[in-house]
Amino acid sequence: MKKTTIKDIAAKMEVSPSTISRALSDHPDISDRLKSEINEMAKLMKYRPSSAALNLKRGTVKTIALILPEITSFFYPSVIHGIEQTLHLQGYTLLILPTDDRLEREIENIIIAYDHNVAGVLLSVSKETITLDHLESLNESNTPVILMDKVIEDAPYSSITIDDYKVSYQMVQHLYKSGCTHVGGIFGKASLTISHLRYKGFAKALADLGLHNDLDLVRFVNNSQEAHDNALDLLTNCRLDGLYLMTDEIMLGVMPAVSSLNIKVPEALSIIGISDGLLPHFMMPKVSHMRHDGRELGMLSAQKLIQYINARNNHLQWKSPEVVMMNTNIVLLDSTR
Amino acid sequence: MKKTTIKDIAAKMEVSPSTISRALSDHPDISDRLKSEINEMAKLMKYRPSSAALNLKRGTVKTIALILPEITSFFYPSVIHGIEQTLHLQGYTLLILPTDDRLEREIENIIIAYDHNVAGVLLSVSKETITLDHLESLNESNTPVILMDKVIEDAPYSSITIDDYKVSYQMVQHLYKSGCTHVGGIFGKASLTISHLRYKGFAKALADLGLHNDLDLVRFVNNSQEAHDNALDLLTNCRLDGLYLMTDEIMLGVMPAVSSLNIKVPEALSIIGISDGLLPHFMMPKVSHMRHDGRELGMLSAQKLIQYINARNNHLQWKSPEVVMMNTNIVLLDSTR
DNA sequence: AACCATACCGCAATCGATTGTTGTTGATAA
DNA sequence: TTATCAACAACAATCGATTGCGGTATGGTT
Repeated sequence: MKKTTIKDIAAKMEVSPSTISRALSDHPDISDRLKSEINEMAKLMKYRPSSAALNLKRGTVKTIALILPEITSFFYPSVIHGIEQTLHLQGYTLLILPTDDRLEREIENIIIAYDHNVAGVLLSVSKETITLDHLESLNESNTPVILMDKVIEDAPYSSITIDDYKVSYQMVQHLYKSGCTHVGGIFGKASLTISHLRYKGFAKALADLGLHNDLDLVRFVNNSQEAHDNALDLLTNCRLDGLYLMTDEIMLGVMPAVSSLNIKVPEALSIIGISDGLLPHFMMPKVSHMRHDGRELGMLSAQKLIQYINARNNHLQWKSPEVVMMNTNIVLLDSTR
Repeated sequence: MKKTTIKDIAAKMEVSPSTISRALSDHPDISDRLKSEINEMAKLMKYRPSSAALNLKRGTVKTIALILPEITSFFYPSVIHGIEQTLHLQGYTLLILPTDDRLEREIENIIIAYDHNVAGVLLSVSKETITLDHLESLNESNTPVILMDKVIEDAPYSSITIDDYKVSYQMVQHLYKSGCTHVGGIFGKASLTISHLRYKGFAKALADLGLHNDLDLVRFVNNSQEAHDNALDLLTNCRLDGLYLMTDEIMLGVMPAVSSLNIKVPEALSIIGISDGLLPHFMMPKVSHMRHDGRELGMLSAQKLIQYINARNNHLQWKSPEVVMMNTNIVLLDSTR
């Protein structure tokens, strides 16, 4: 059955389509009596405005695109959740475009977003992304873009992240304060800015604290399994009393390795990670961590993006990109003294 | 900067818009020379067809809606991944509409999907959903709908699930074969069809095997924490040598409980779960499970849906709903004998 | 020279809704 | 009684692309 259009209502009520349109949008030129009659008829005929027509007329779509490396991780689902909640309240809808961590697909997705005329774009870059030249088309169409979580530094876009450097620094500091002197770390893909920043904070803290930064104690891994294997190697072959874990994925692989080696935690080894908060509570032992709330990151990003969109619609100009670094709270559990 | 339209190209080349349109779509009425000139110019002017205009003309959108309870779970992210992969290959785009497990939001989302004129809908129902009457609008607009994972039985829609009943039956059988006689189970939200089905298979197996089905040994929980607490209670207060775990969330909560009680697995207790496959490998001990691949479920669902969409476009009729039950493979790890 | 294909291209309607402009009522004031 | 204004509603253009139909050359045929 075809959907009823404004014309159908107009035909049935023997007025012109424009009158229907005005009545439905409460235009003052239409009498109240007619308005209510038309509204009734619209309900009766189950009229719903065609979003396709509106999109064409409006020139933009009430959708924002989320371009991100992958949805199957511990972190992103909660980010998506936060974004979706915020957008839903504003009547926006969410288009998810995963890149599989490949630049090629990131470019494709930018094009898709451009073609769709989305109102804005949230971008978490792939591990292959070095520049943001491929965002040119979005600039030309004046589409707001916000970088989140995995960002390119010093790019002319606003960004929202945690302060990876500072957080990592603080984590090492905390290990030091609880007595660790031989601190190792397991990081994510080496190519990511986020890994790099976290490593820098980690290394700087070691240096500032006068601790030796032994490169053997630092590993860069691609998944839980590699984290597991590297942890086994690290813990059997190196002397170590403190361990830094960059993500939930890494934690998931490392903790069983620790426990299979019968290492006493936190007596012989203190462990601290960065996490969304769920996993650390169900590890044995529970893992102390810097709590980085994905949902909050998502909500903040979405809010910021909508601000930009509204500013654009009101022809306001934004002077310079904003860089937001979210706070994290330290959650102390059983894995540290 | 405004996007270039077909008219812009037409103006610059001093031919009519229709000629441009035909040339770009390789219509035989246009000479090859002109075609290539036009294509060149289109590239030069960075022409991209307006999806809004196409959507209006086409009467439908190359988007499918995924309506599901939540994205923050162990299972759904990989389902989404599978769906997205499949859709992307076909030039479709994915609209994600979470319901927070509430019927009200499910209804809202159905309306959104209807308003958007999506080509099809994948639906995993909320825990509050009993009937599918709210899909009426989609029926009227002849929009294909496929139920997946969390479904309503005997509804006039095709569905894709695992054979929850059979799988659970087999799991208990396996526990029995490895010597268990006192089998308990921890299930998800009691209101869900999926919990119900899995419990039925579980209970039927117990009955068929002549095992006692002690209601104290069966728990229905809402999250990992409740699973944890119930496992503690169960394992301290009841005699038990076999344990069934319905989901990853439950496994995440239960395993630390088991290990904190120093129960020997699998000597004193055999454990088997249903899982996507990642988590069981990083539990201590590793957990035997029926492997239920979310990605595969997603891919299958998306493929099936696209079949329906294509059939609809060719005005073919589908006789009756298909019910697909996916296979699961048993993966034997350390938690069973 | 008259005729017909064929190749090539433009006109205008269409998809559904919005909106500036114009036109028609009726009522009120001068 | 006539001018004036308000209230109301229709016409037509617009957003960007598609497509049936019709029209004009060009070439070839007899």
